[in-house]
Amino acid sequence: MEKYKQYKNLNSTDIEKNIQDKWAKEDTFAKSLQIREGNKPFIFFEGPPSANGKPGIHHVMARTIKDIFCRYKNLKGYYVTRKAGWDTHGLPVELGVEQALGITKEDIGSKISVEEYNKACRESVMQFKDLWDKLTVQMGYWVDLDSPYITFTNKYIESVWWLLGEIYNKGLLYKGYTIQPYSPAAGTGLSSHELNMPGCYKDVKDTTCVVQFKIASKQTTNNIILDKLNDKKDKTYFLAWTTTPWTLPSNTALAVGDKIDYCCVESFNPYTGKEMVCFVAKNLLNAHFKTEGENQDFEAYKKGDKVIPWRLLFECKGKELVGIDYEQLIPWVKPQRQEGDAFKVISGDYVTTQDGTGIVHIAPTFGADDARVAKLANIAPLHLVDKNGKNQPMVDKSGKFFVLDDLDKEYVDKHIDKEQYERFAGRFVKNAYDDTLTDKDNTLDVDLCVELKAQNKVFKIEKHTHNYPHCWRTDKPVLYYPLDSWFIKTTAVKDRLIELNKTINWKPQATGTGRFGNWLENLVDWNLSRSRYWGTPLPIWRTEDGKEEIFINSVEKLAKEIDKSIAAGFMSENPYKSNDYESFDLHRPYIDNVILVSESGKPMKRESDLIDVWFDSGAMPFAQRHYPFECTTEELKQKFFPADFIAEGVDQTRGWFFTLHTIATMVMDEVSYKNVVSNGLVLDKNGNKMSKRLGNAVSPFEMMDKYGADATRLYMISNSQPWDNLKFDPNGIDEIRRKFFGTLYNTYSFFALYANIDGFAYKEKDIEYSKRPEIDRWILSLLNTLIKDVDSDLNDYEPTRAARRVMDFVCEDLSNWYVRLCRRRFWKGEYSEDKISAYQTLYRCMEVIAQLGSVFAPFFMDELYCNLNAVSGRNKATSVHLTDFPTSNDNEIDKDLEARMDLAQRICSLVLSLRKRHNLKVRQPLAKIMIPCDATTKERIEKVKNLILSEVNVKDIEYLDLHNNVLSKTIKANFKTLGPKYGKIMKSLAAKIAAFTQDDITKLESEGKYALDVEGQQITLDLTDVEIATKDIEGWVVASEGKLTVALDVVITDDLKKEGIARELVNRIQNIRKDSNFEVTDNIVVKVEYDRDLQAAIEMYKGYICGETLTKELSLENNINSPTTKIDVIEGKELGIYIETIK
RNA sequence: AGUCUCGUAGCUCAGUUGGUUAGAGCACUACACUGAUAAUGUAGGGGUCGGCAGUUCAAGUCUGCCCGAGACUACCA
Repeated sequence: MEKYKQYKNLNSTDIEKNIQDKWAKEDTFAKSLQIREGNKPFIFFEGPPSANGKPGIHHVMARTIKDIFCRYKNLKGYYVTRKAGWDTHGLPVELGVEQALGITKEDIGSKISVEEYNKACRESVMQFKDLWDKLTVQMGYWVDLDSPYITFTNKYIESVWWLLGEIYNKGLLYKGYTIQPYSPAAGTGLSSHELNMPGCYKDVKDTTCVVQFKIASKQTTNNIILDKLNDKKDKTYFLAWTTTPWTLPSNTALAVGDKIDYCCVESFNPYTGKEMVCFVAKNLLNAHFKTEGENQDFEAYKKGDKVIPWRLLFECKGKELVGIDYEQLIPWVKPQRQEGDAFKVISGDYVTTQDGTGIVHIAPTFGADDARVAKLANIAPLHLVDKNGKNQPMVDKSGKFFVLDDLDKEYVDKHIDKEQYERFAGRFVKNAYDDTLTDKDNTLDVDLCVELKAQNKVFKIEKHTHNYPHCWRTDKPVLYYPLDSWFIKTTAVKDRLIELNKTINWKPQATGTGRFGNWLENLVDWNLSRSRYWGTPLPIWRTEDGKEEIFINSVEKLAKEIDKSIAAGFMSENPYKSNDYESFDLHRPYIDNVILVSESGKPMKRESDLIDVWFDSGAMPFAQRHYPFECTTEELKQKFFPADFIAEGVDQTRGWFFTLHTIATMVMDEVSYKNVVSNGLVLDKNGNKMSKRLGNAVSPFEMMDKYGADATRLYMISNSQPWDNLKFDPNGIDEIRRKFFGTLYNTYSFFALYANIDGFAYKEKDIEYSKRPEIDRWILSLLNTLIKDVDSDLNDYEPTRAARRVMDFVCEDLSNWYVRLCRRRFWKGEYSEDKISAYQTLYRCMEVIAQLGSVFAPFFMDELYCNLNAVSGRNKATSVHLTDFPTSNDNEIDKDLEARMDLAQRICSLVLSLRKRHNLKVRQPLAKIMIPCDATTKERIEKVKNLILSEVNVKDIEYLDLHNNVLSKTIKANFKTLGPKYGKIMKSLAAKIAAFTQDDITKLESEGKYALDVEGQQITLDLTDVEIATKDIEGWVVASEGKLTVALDVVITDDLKKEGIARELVNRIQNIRKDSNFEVTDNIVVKVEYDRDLQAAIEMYKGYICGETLTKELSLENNINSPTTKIDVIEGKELGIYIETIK
């Protein structure tokens, strides 16, 4: 017979290496797919990592989650394809290359050609692919690495173009002018990613001011508020606060909150002392007007007085102020009326009264929110017209007010007050942009404020510290600046996005409704444009005047259009005509060489933008199959879309999760994924973010080399819910290794040792369930419950709960109770039915554990399974990963049995604590224990009596009737039943019950009810209203827990003492056998130094002693010549002993 | 700054519809046990359940505010 594999010690990394080799040799992953081919697919999308960064420990986390559910569904019979993918475009790649080559973006096109630059990017994207592959193999992540999708391939790009084309065709792609972060010092726009680089947001101290916007004498609409002001109208102002006074010349509106309360206050300007009336939010009134000035004497006020008198004229809602016209604050430039109205109060949904005045100055050219609310209210931005006839904000791209020479002459004459404007033209809006200026020089902000002060237009000037973003490259402040960009009109499908999101099962739910849901509620259009080089080019060609354009959604169409262009004489050759996708390149600069011809025969050039890399990754459900070019819609929907399951870090909520959802909604009107698990971050053990800079980043390879992949995986899953942040502590992995894998390994080793001796190979028919002993049926009952629970947890995407269940079962139930209590059954006696039952039961438990655990710890569990199966040959599958998920057998679940065993465990625990307290070794047998209980409990205990007796080494159990008068009892109110009935008097009622005498308790018990009076209320208690427990038995040593009480007979009779000595002797002989490295089956001869007590014990228990220790000859001698060692079986005596094996 | 998540023993985490001694593991201390031994058992110390209010007969659990950590989103003037 083949033997169960036995180990010298547990070496996880060796086991894992062997299993890796086995999987590679037998192609187990592919096989696991083959056996499910044709079955219902379980569709999974792999979020593509960038291979130009090294994998970190958090990738092990995310991939473990993915692996668990894919393996689970595979075991459940689904066909689970898992195509790997690589994200290869975008900023991280470009930045990496720039760093490696020592260049900046400005050098592209001069120091290095776009062609060379992109070549360098292409080469660098797979820089760490080997490391990623190594991680994948070592951690046991099953994903198809042989045919991954790669975002830079022409086929992938073609699919992306096609998808974008669908959006374009629906009219949801447009070119717009929006406010974006822009670094004048670097001359480039910045992505949100760049803005979020560490250290970009810095506290800066800026000059801020509260400005007075005067109500216009001529109003375009009627307004009740104006009537209320009547003769004070010409000295009434709106107060608005700004941290960027340089944007004030570009002001074209003021925003108020509709529902915010505003005050109209009469007072004086603190600088000029002139009388004024102004509007300010009620909440902020006292920030601007001191309480002690309220209703002070106006006549007595002199300019410069510390306390400025003021009085409240009336209050109103923001909504009532909307529509009022005001005078332009700094009338240098007149807005172009055709772009909309200007200088009106509008409503702004984002206005708050946290600081400032509750009235917000709006400069649509320099604020994203400003631009949005202005557009909604049809308010014109303040534009200049440059020499090329293009609209420009007042600030040019180098960060200074436009100089007149750069502007259109006609426009200047018509719209600009040259005399006023010229004094400031050419001034940089931040000193940092001008190399000739320092912090000490006056800023434009300060000069503007000073001028406004002189004009009675400023109410307050102060320095204010706030958080402001800086360009990570130049370290200079960023400007929010209007730029041309292409947008996807996601706002047009907002409602549908929200609706479809409600059908997605988010784990945790809060991420879906909260973070993601809120994000959708506040959706803005998706800015697709990136002024970059390495990425998917935007496939739109336009004539110079922008009046004609074409969208290219396939290579075929591109080639056709180029042919037309050749005919028109704009191009000479067609590089995209081949069917060989390897023969051309859709990237820049090649694609930029393509000039197409418009309907009217004009040349069209490509819009120079690239598209956001997030569109690339969100397009993967389609692009990974080169849909629709190599995959039909029918095939896609049958096999590849939408995903049943995806999982990534929670940081992807607004990244990949969003782009997947949006693209699928816009193109397919369907969700992209049905279930999504978003896991939290992996922090270091102190809860700090891991970073290379701090040196606290953990290498996944180091962890797996040291502790093994299984332990690492199981640690990460079991330690905390995946969506909570994980404080990663290597000691935790070690704990899992010792506690769980060590215990399971011990259990297996124990089994293997005896099964090999007995030749158990699971060849016998299963012993009938009903014929198995109580303890076997107990562990089988738990096992079946475990299967059921783990199945339902995994089905609910609750990996942590499932993993903890498996671990608890192995450590507590299987090892610490079943095996410990059953040890004797395995090594004692003949190969009987009871023994076979024990082997079969333990075997089955381990087999099922291997299957359930295989999703978490794929290596160890496969080893375990194969070791078992190699001998039994019970299963055809050559790997646990090729088996079917176990099914639970409800007939084997016995809740009453589980309750009985629980009772047994508690009784044992109590007896052991009594032994401890009275210093009675477990090896010393005792006569009996006594348990007060009712008839049902007695019946239950009877069934597990033998287990208890042998576990605690006691001869008998006696039961004590509950009405016995040697018992003393305690009573406690049952709050759960009484609470709802007697709410208010609960406290005194509980106190009265607690004060019951033994007689009271007896009365209640015998009559079944008890009447009493609490605070004048008549109450009748019945037995369910109280909890009665036995606490003491007179004359016995007693321990109790909850309702259970156990008494122990501590009298050691002569016979018991002899037996105790016999057991001590057996124990010593066993120890010596082991220390001498005898085989378990060796027979021995034993000689012990004579002692009277020992002789008495041996006389009585010779058979027992010899039987236990395989002793063939046992003798007592006066003198042992060369004793093996000395033993102390009789207290206070050291006796020599000699043992040898019989050959 | 906003939104969301989290805060329970030295550490990592459980804690059911609110119900009365708040649990487990690790770590620590002591004592046992030892044909599973890189284990195991028993006992012990260790908690104002982040803070303050509120609802309730009853709050770790529900509500509000505050504090701390983290993520995301942000020049909210």
